[in-house]
Amino acid sequence: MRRPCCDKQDTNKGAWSKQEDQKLIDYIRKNGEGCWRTLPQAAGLLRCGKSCRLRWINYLRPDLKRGNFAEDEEDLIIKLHALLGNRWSLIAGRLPGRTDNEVKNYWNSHLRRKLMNMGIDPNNHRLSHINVSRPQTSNASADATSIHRLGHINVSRPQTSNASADAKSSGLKTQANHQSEKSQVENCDQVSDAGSCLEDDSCGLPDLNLDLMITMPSLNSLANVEEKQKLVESNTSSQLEFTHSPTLVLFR
DNA sequence: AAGAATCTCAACCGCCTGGTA
DNA sequence: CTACCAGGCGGTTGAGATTCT
Repeated sequence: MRRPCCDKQDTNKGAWSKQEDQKLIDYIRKNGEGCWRTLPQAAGLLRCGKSCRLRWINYLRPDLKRGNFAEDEEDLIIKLHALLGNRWSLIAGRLPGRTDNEVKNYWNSHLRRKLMNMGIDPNNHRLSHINVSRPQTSNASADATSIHRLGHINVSRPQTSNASADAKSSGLKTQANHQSEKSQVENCDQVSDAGSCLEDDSCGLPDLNLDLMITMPSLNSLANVEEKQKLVESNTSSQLEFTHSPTLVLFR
């Protein structure tokens, strides 16, 4: 039997007061992070240790950026989500000053809808069958320009992350998976430089150290791409296209 | 102006992992 | 090997804010 992380009868819940925030800040400034279980008592807080940790990480940490997400941050989240799935901590790790909670919330409240408006299934980043041909609202057209900046992405996604949403419930998710995926992202330094594969303006993220794994399209799909590109060029407007597999291809 | 509907996001919950006794 | 602890993660909730009717 697991003990609860704290005695819930003696802890406050809900929104943090300014006094509580200040106590937590003062304590961590003096003693540093860590030992969250004993921190509340030591800091004079009637809070669960987990609650303190979350409050610090998601809100009080001095290096947090906060505020609206920039367009390049949005793009990066979308790219990383295509690569990693709902691995918010990994995604947030590539966004300096952003937390997993913040990224997750932003995804759920903005980016998911944005992709859906563009006819893209936010779960697998493929064109959905509904809404494919006509993003109608003015938002959608603005969205279309922003997805332009995504460039031509061919994301090689780790196999486990395909079922990332299910992995947890099915008990398949392991720390090893996390680690291997993390290292996969990190190892992309050697595999390829995503920036070099993407369009110019999406490369303007000097501090983000974006090193996604981008694979080149197969010859088959490349031939397909060229065909389609001709088709698109003859048709003027921009068009998104997805090849089979989690591959996003963008034409202008 | 007011109530309803929708959106946002801080916070909580339960589960998992690695470390350790 | 087992049990426990601490820390971390992703999913979900719900209060407050905002927009719509």
